[in-house]
Amino acid sequence: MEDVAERADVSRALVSLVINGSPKVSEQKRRRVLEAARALGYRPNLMARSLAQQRTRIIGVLVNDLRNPFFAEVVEGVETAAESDEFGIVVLNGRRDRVRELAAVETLVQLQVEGLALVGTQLDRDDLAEVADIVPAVMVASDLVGSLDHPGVDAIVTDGRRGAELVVEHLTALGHERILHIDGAGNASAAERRQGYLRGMEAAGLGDLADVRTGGDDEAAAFAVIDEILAEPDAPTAIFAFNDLLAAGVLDRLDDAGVSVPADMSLVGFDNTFIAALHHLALTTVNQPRLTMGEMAVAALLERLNGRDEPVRHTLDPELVVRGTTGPPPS
Amino acid sequence: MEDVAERADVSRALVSLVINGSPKVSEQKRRRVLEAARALGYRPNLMARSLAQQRTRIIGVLVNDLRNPFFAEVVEGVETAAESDEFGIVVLNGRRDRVRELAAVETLVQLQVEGLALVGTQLDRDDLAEVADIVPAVMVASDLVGSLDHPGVDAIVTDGRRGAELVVEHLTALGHERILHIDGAGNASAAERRQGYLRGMEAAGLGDLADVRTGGDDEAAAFAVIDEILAEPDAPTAIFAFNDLLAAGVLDRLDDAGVSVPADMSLVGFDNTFIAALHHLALTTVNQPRLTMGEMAVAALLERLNGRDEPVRHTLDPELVVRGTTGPPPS
DNA sequence: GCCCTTGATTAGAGCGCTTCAACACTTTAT
DNA sequence: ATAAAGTGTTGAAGCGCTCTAATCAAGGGC
Repeated sequence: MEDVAERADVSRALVSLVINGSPKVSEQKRRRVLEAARALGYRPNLMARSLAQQRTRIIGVLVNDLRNPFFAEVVEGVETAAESDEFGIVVLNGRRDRVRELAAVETLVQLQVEGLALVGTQLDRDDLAEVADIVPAVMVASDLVGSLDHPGVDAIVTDGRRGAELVVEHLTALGHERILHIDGAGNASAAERRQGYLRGMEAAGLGDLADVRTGGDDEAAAFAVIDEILAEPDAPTAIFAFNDLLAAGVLDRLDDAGVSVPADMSLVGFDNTFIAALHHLALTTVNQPRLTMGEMAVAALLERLNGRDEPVRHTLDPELVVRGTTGPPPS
Repeated sequence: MEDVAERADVSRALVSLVINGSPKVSEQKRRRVLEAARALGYRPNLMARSLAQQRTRIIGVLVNDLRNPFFAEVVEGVETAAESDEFGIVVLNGRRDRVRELAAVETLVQLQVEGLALVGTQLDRDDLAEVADIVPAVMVASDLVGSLDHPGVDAIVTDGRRGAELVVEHLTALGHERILHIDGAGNASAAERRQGYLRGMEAAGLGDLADVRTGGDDEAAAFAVIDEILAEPDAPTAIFAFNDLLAAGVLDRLDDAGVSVPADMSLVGFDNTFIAALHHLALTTVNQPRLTMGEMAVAALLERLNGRDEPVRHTLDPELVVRGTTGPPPS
């Protein structure tokens, strides 16, 4: 910067003003500075700038699992919104490991991010409380019931309970009664969907038949469960899987076992990721407005930065997407 | 930091030493400092540290498209390797837009990243030359023939030519002759795979039947092409798609048209992403060692930082993964 | 001709950290 | 005893930038 100033024969301060597009610089000098900068290949040092400015204009994004297309799309939403507000984002991948998530948060905090978007986080209440004391945070797409105990945490979620209810309603309308739920194990959204499932079953007068098995959030998690189920008498006629990935695993295993979908067994996922839309899966599932969620997360963060200090929770509406994996139960 | 120093009754310099784990600090003071730091909730400011140290220990990662699981896994490889070398990574998403990629590179450079991993980049030769003048860069999973014109760019690629040849060999061995290739349009790996396909066809004495159509790198890109093909006389008996995503689109469209795979038409993808492995697709494809590629990228970057200055190119071996979408041609 | 305003420019302090040279104090060798 | 060699600690400069307050030049109004 010094060099640029010298070459343009102005002060360092003026260079700074030009770089930052200040209106109070004469056209003449602006040109001179710009030219000198180009000639010298000058690039401002973001670190130094942030230090001096005492702000980074960076939003930290912690993602549960980048390989899950659902999260990847939420991140795109975050990115889009951040971009239009002139914020940058730094994405860190928790890879489904709470400890790694904790480390990532620490990194982001040290990076002085101005806000933290926790996408599908596995952090528990205490972790969150600690985080929220340091920097405004918003949980996206994961629901820790009572997360709002802490006034520093916002939440953007799709109503998983309602989503699960929609699924049960759809299946019962088709005539299913033995509907089984393979849940998301420790995943942060699991509890809610499980709850919705149970409520839906109750509402349909099927409370006795409710059956929840522990699953997970990827394909592999499905295998053992399916083997188990198929070996039992009174196998279900429909399965509601925690998410699309898990559902894909279920589908694979059913296939292996010669169970045809939906003739012998109906199957529903959750998230409406692109794999659900592949015709060959044609998975009935529940849509979450991913991009919107990402965008709302940024909006919530920015409101925080502008002074709001009561926590906020936005609950978006899920939407049932009926495709080819659901049909009437076998007679 | 000042506060910590005061509370521990030492100098700021000593606090710095403790934080950085210097061995030349007495156990007693170390303890005092650590305690004071904890009590005050002190967290070092990464920006300030980087500024002072004149290095960031950050590797910038620019990804062509985060939604493509293939790239996401390469990024995981990068992350793993970076982590074990005590580097952090910052991931930016190009979203398949060259201009956005350029902007992202600029951001990363200003962030003072010490190296740049360009995963599936769309940047052209000139762009790369410019980038490489500023910071060591390595291209991963995209192949700009002649990228090594510039001594600042390394490359980690899977041999796409060979991969494509493997595909053709597999298909001809099954008895196919009219094998069509839907390419990756402007995608950086497209040219190589196309070339391999053509060579494979030649080698099989099928040069005359070679037929390349312009596709793209996602599902949607396949639709128009398939419609076109099916309307023609002498439709091919096998299709080799640029990548798995595209192949999934092909599969969808063939399905719509009532063409059964592999009975009426064989189909091969590329990348071996997890969607290819889904039993319901069971896509025959070509594996690329994604994690390894990511790791090698970091290794290449670190070598640069340690002084190597001739460019390096690592070409990994592709591997044909035969699943259920290929079989003998209809008789 | 003087004072005031307005607009453009700059000097310099400061952001939070690292690091080098210097310093005090021990310990060991002579 | 004295010099030499370590240990542990600190003061202060400096990293590349921003930003406030001060300075300077040029009109405008009276």
